[in-house]
Order: sequence, then C-alpha cells, then structure tokens
Amino acid sequence: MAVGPASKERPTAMADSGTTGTARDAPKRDAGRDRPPTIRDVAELAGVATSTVSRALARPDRVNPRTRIRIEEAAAELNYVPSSQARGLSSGRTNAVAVLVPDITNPFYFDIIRGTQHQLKAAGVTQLLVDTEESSEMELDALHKMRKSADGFILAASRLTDAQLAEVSRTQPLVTFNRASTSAPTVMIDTPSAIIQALEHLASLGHHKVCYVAGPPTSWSNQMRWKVFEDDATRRGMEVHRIGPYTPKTTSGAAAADAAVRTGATACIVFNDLLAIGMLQRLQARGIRVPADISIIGSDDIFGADFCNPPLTTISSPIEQAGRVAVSMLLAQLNPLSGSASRQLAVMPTHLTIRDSTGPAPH
Amino acid sequence: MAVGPASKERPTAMADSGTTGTARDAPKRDAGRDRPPTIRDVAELAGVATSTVSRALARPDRVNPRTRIRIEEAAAELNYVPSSQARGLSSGRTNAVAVLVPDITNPFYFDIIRGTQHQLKAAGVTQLLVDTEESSEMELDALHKMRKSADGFILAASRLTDAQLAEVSRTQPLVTFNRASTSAPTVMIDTPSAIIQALEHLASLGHHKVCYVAGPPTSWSNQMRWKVFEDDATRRGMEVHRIGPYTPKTTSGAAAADAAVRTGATACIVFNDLLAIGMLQRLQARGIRVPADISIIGSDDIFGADFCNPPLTTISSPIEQAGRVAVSMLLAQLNPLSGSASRQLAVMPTHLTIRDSTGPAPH
DNA sequence: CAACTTTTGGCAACCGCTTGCCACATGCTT
DNA sequence: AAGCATGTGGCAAGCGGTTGCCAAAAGTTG
Repeated sequence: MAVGPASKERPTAMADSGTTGTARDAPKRDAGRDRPPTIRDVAELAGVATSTVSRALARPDRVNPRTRIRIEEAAAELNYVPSSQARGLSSGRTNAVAVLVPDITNPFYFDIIRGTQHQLKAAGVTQLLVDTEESSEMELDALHKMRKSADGFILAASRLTDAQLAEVSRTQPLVTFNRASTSAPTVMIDTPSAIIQALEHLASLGHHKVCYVAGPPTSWSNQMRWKVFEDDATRRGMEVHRIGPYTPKTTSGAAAADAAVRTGATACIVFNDLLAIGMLQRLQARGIRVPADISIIGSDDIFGADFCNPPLTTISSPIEQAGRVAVSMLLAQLNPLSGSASRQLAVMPTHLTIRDSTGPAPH
Repeated sequence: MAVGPASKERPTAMADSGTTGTARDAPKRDAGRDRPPTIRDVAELAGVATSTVSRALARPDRVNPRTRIRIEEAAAELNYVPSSQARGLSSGRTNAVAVLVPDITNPFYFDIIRGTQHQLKAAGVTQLLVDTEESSEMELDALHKMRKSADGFILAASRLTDAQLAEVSRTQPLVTFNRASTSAPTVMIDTPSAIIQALEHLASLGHHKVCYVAGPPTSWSNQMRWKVFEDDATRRGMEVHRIGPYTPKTTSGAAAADAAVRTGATACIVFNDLLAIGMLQRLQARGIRVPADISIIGSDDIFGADFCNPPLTTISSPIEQAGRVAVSMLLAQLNPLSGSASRQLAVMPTHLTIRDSTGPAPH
C-alpha cells in the first residue's frame, strides 16, 4: 500500500499544528504536514475558492493581480504541485505523449527517444515509452489501451498497415516516423536520396555487383530502400542482388555476411548499422577484408558506427532532431494555433558519411 | 483540441431524475459511437450499477459469477478500457513508475532502461522515463513534481546526497541503482570485486604503473572504484596514478588519453566504457598502440565494447537484469506481500571480460 | 418456519481539479 | 443618477472511477 493514502482518518489529533499562521479557523486537513497539499489547501491559505486558485495558475490574467500574488505565495509556501491525474480527469488532457518504438534494444531508436524526450520535456509533457517488440498487435494494443492516458502518439517505424494506421489516426492524434502515411503527419528520413548517394559512391569506386541486405519485411523504410536500390542500381547497369530478410541485430550479421559473400557482390548496402556491424565482425572473423575484398555501407549512423572496425561508411541523418520534429508536429496537432494548418510531412536530410568500410572494387 | 471532450453538451436538465430504475429508456450518452466508453456505459449495457462493474473488474469474487459474466461481455463488446487517470484519482495509485537516469545519451543506461521496461511491462505498470542531466537539482525537482504521478521511483546512479536521499525516501517509495544508501533499497554492481579482478589481470600481465581515469565526482560508483583501486593497487605495490574527473562521454576520451599517457602509466582502468572508447580512438590517432604501449580496461561492457578497435577489455555485469531486479524490489515495496520484509540490497555479480585492449606491460 | 449468516448489488461520498455560469463590484458613459 | 460594459471571484456540476456502508436476496440452521 506504500502509496495509497491511509483512507479515512481525518486528523483528530494533529501532530504539529503549532505554528498556525494565516488560515486561522479550523485548518482541518492541513495541519499535519503529511500528505501532499491539494488545491484546497492552497485556496484556504490564500483565503479564496479553489476555482480561483485554479484560474490563477492556469490563466493568470483571469484574476486580480493582487489575488494572484497571494495565491502564488500560498502555493509556493505549501510547495504545491497540481495532480496531473486530477487535472487530466477534468480537463480531458493527460499532458502525456506515448512514444512507440519497435525495439528499445536498438540504438537507432535511442536517438529518436533522446530527441522526443528533449522536446517533450521542454514542452512540459511526460513521455510514455513503449516497446512494441516489432509486433503490430502489440502496437495496436498499446494504442488502444493508452488512448485515455496519452494525448497523442508518436509511432516510430510503425508496423501497422495503411488501413490500420488510417483507422487509428481517425481517433487519436499521432505522427509517424519513418513510415509514410497519407492519414497522419509523418517525419521521415530522405531514404531515396541516401540510397542514390550510396550507389553513386560505390559506382565511383568501380563496383558493379551490388547487394542489398534486407531488414524486416514489414518495415516501410526497408521496402523503400530496396525499391530505390533496385531502380537506381539497375539504371546504372549494375548487377543487383538481394538477400534477407534479417532481423536487424548484430547477431544476424553472421548469416548476412555469409550470404552476401556467396552472391559474389563486391559491395553491400545494408538495411541498418546494427546488421552492418554484425557483418563486419563476421567478415573479419572469416578473414575477408573490408573494404579490400568487399565494401559495406550501413544506414543510420548509430552510436558505434564511428568506432567499429573498420569504421563504417553509413547513411547519416539527424535522427535526434527527427525525434524533436516529430514531437513538434504532434504538439502542433494537439494545440492548433490560430495560424495555418500544421505541417504534414517533414523530410530529414541525409548524407553519406564515408569512413573506412568502403573502398575500390577488387581487381 | 483533438483530445479534450467536446465540453458542454449535457442533455439539458433531467440529469438525475433517477426514478426510472433501470435505464432502458433514452440511452442518452451512449448512442453515437464516438467518445470512448466509460464504466457507466458498461454498467448500462449490463444493467447494473457502476460500482458493480468496478468490483466485477477489480475483485471478481465479490460479485455473482453470472453478473460478472454479463459485465465482462458488456465490457468486451464496448471495448472498454478503464481510465487510468480516474482510477488513479480515486484509488490513490497511478500504476506508473518513474525511472530517473542521469543521461539517456549514455548506452549504459539503455541497458538499465531496457531491463526496467521489460519488468514493468510484465507487471502492467507504465514507465515514466526522465533524464536528469546529471544534475541533482533536476533530480529532486522531478522527484517532487512527479510524486503524484508515480507510485515509486528508480534512481539510476543518483547524484543526490545521502541526506537528500534519506529525506526523499521517507515520503516516496524508491530504489536506487548503483548508489549505496542505507535509507532505501539498493541494487548495485559488485564494483570492488570487479576492480580487484581487473588489477589482478593487470598484475599478471606485469603492469606496475597503473592509472585510474575518473568520472563524475558526484558519482558514488566512481568514488567506490577509485577507493578500491587505490587500496588494492597500493597493496600490490603498484605505482598509482589518478586523472580526471572527466565527463563520461567518448568526446572526453581525447583529453583523458593524453593525460593518461603523460602519467607514464602502462595501464588504465577507466571509469566507464564510453570514456575508454574515446581514449582508444585518441590513442589510435596518436599512433600509440593498444595494448602494446598501453593497456585499457573499461567498465560496464556497453553496446560497442565488443566491436570497437581493439575490442575493449572491460568489467561486465548483467545490467539489464539489474534493471529488472530494481523493478522487482520496488514493486515488492509497493505491494508488501504477506511474507517477510522485502530485500533491501541486491548485488549484481561482475566479471572481467578480457578482449584485446589489455596485454603484457611494455619492456 | 423463524432467526440468522452470507452474498450480492446499489447508494453516495469522495479523489483533486477544471470550467460554465452567475453575481457582485467597479468604472465609464451619457 | 441611471445604464451598461468589464473585471473578479464563487458556486456547483462534473471528469471516471473506487469503496464504505447498507439493504435486499439467498442460503443455513435449529
């Protein structure tokens, strides 16, 4: 019970009434400095009604400056913090936003989370973090269960279908990240451009046989990457291979590396850095040199991409900023300002960070 | 406003004409399948009072099995999800736990968060993640502001003083991680033993001049590590150096590396892996070979320690599990079972993971 | 069959805060 | 001085649940 109030027990015998002070007549619930002060305590201390306190705190110009001062002092003295629960109940807003990620384990999402956390904190909104474990069911479930406890949602790399997404966004404010959607605002990273940059880079190094190492089939960005990869590589007259899908974890890297080598490709563009780093490890273990024998390009530029061995050439994007942008878009949606409609799409720029895992094609 | 209810639209008077008995006539609020169903909707559908619904859901054996079934069916049909807000307001519990970490940026805490997240989810509790930015003020502030919105707290590597910690833990259930405390349950990793293992390892490699690379002075584990390091290294008759403090980020690694080299030590034990990896990068840039010229031992075995260059010898501990244990201890504190008092201290075992950043002393 | 114990369900009072509406002051106009 | 717009503050009805208490219903017992 540690937390719950001790039910009924109006303080008959008050512990340290001593000091008295302002609220003279019968300070019933106050007195014993035990349970956190409520708006009523503040009201009593300031000698006003609770409604006035509420207003003084929410819309300061709705009350007389003098009263407001008194109330503010009272609140400060009592160290009053309004209960977000109660506030939410009556106002209908929770002042919380849920961030759904497919896998907290993945460093990529940590960047996102960092971004959302920052921006949300700045806005005074609580972040509810949820790991959906790459499952659309869990995602839907969370969306449903939390509809009353969050004002809005940020879906990172959502696994929902277009229909599901549309359905959900009809009833709950949300913004998707790295998952195109016509029904909800979206922030995504400029995948096509990134893949083209990467292929350009490989082409200039003389590679002709390239391989795409695929991630989760339900991932929209995976599909996008492959599509652009195939188009552009074909256009360049390259020999195109594709392997996968693989779970985007370093541990899947071994299988991916072996498969990649078997295709005979001299360069791989990999779904993400986790997988790419895993491949690097495996290749090194097998004595296959990177980039002398095979070039590897990752994606996301996660923590570690700069100090792995060899440092990974990868597609970088301001992920943390993407998180911040997502929050801004969501908040804009929640508090429609007088101005125009809020932005429906934000595309984060990408660039290829060239490190040491890419080099001239062998021969 | 996407979220807030549409305010006023109470069907004029008639609110509580009550006389009618079972509310078959005029299903006022229901009808339009718009806003999420409340307990009242369920009650109406099942033909009982809201209190009965509440009980049926909370303590199933308090109501007649048949009624319960009816209620459950109604709830299912309406797709009812109780509002955690309202529930919290009246019951005094929020069903949420706040996890405070000094820096979400730090991969070390990712592991913790992952652990807490898992365990909390399993218990059906919401996780509130807070970044305190290494500041004790922010920590206190969060603790205060959230006292009404969380049932308990998990403080990772708290920066609070003993007194503050004691004070806070008087009023709020909490468990600390990696921060010893007599006032609150604690889970920590077995630092002393780890440092000793590390020194043993270095000694066996012939090192005599060792250096401790310090982290944040307010970090309890930093203090512990240094203390044990100094004691044990001295006992072994080694020449002991100490540099720092450094911010525990890879970017501080450069300065740390340079300073370490200047001490003439042949081996360093570093506050954490982040710093150690940063040092590795700098040393490599300066052409100082690891481990040929200098050995480096990190701590925490974070993501990346295994694939940096060279792979880092480091102190490993089941961090994620530590997060889970912390949650268990907190939950035990919140719901005191009939049984004995809950555990007040959990020490996670450590072991030295030897990779390639340590080797024989030069000469 | 009466007396008594259990079950079972409803009533109503909150939990802490917000907000529509109303009333009373005040200050300006005319 | 009367009329009116405006500024302030209180009242009270919720928001969606939980829970103590009570009464009716059902089950036991002698």
